[in-house]
Amino acid sequence: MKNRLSEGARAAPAGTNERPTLKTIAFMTGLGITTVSRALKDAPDIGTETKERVRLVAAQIGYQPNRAGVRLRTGKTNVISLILSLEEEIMGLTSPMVIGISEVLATTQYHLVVTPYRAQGNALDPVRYVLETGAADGVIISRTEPKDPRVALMMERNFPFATHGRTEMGLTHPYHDFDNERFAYEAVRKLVEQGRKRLVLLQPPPYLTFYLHMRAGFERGIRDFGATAVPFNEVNLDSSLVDIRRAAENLLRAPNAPDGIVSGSGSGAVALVAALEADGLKLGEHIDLVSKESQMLLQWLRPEVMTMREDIRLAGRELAKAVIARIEGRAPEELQTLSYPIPTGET
Amino acid sequence: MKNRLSEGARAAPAGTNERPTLKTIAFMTGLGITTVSRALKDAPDIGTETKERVRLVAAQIGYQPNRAGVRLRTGKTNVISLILSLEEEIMGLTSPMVIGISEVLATTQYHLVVTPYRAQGNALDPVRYVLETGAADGVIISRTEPKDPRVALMMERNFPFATHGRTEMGLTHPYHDFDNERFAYEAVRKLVEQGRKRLVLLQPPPYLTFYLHMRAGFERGIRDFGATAVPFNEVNLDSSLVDIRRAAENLLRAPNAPDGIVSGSGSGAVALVAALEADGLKLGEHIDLVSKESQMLLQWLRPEVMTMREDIRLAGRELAKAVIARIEGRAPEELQTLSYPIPTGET
DNA sequence: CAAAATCACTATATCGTTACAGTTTTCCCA
DNA sequence: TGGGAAAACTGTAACGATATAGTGATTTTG
Repeated sequence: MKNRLSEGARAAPAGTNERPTLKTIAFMTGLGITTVSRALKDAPDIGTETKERVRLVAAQIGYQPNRAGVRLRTGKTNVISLILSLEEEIMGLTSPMVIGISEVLATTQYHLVVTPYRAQGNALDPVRYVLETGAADGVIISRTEPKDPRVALMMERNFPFATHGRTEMGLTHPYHDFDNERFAYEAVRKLVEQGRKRLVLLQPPPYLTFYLHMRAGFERGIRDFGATAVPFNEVNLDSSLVDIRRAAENLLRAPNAPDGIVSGSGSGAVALVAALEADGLKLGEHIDLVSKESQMLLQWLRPEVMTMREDIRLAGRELAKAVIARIEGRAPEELQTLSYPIPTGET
Repeated sequence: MKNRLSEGARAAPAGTNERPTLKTIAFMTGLGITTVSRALKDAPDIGTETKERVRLVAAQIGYQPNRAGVRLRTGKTNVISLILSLEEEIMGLTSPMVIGISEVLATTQYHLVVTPYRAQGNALDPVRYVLETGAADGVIISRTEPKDPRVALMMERNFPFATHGRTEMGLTHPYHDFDNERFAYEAVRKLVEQGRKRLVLLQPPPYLTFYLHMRAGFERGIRDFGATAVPFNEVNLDSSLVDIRRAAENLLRAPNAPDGIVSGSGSGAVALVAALEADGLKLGEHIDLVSKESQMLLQWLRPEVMTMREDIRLAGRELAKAVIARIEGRAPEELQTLSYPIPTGET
């Protein structure tokens, strides 16, 4: 009944196997473009039967909305921007993070755009870029600082984002974080259980939030389990492995050298092992080491190193879910998650 | 002189600190939108002085073309799509690859979109997606097969792309590859120099092109240096480290066990080391191992392992340059590069 | 039974950009 | 001096989608 091809025949779309648009569907169903658009959006003012018909045809010809069209008209980009620091590459965190995010985005319309920045000082640039050009609907950042200007900026603009790592600005925003406090605390416990007393921490660079957490867990462990903290500030997790090794060799040769080490990363631990063995020390005998570990490397090549795992891929998944939820308007306080050290051996 | 604000005053753009568009510049200069557009494109029919003026204003207000507008009108997305397999994450190749690509794209207008696919069988899906939706101007793929359907498809459609790894289809396309033939050949040389005679290769999965190269180099080395190849087909570089270790333990306990191993990846080598030590063998004494190595892990924890480096970040840079050149119309035969094993110790 | 409300659908304008087809103005040359 | 061409600029339409403001039937309601 309703299928009158009424006033002024609609133009047939040009090429036969061009990419279908709303116009194509409109032509095929005899409806107006607007109707098709609204039908696909399940708008309340379109008849049930019509919606059915439109959906059928759309599925049949494999219609997919033109992203540029939508973006131009509505401003919605369907893009999540992952902003990363080149330092992360050194730690090898990028791969599993990207994979984790992708796993979640694959079930949505979102694409993942990766934007790295060079030096520490430029961390704000990519965020500004996204804000100014509207390049994405949401942003994921990592390596947060206690007072993070990127977080301040995006909060001020009310722009959806999620952070890998927490902040300390009294602002409530979505985050996912690994419990580095717990990690360091448990690490100290293990060392003391081995009879170690003079402990050092190979820690994050001091301007990052998780420095505070890891440091706090370490200090708390020192107090609770009755050990002594030996300072080790010449290098940190961002230093090159060569520098870490050199600094550790010096430390271990100094008077009052430590007999237990906590390493905040697996690759850092490798440098530490190289250093202590160069100094003729034996793991498990003269000294003990607890480390984060991502693969099975340490576990197999130096089983004496005690390890705990941090699941970065999970972090990627959580962060992706959080930004999307934020874009959809969920409250930030519901989008904060923590993950915990995984005892080596478990999945 | 030319600055007449002539017939029918042009509408002033709305909000004061909205994002500037061509319209904004047109209003500020008193020119038409078309003129501004063409001026910024350095078109020949615009006066030199006018171009200057437009460029100045554009720079002043920080004009950046709206990507959605350009994309809708011209079809140019200014996007490069990196398509990766989840297997790559296991090898940890993603990070440096992404960084390398980004380094190059940062100097251009291109954005990097990362699209992973799940299982081996779905490798074509993301390529089809890009082709069908026009989601990118160019594509980078890796893990090529000798007859690679993705390459065939993109060649047929004349779509710009570059591959990490070569193919063997008689089609000329841009690629970057590591010389795995040379790597394996040199590895065999080193082992024979240590007096090793019965050699195995921990090789790539057989359906990938670089299996052929690595295998060929290995066999050639065996012939040239007079050694024997011991088969080892139960596992390959895509196998889990646990499986590799188990298979290697069995191999080493069998009669006629090898006394030299070539490993196509650093993490594979870790599993091999774990296996041979579990069997009570000593590196450099009962057996020798040559491996690719990306970090300093093996070098420091098992200096007895001989290593060569593959620069994945460089690969990323080369691939990015190649796709872009291809998009700009350069001939594919000019866009094929190889990189060579880097002796450990050099940068 | 006329006025109001509801239902199902549609035309138009617009987002920012560029291809194309003009329009003026100036200048040159026969 | 007039015709033609070159130089410099501009209006319109279109890319594909959607927000807004309709239109014309049909149904409800007082």
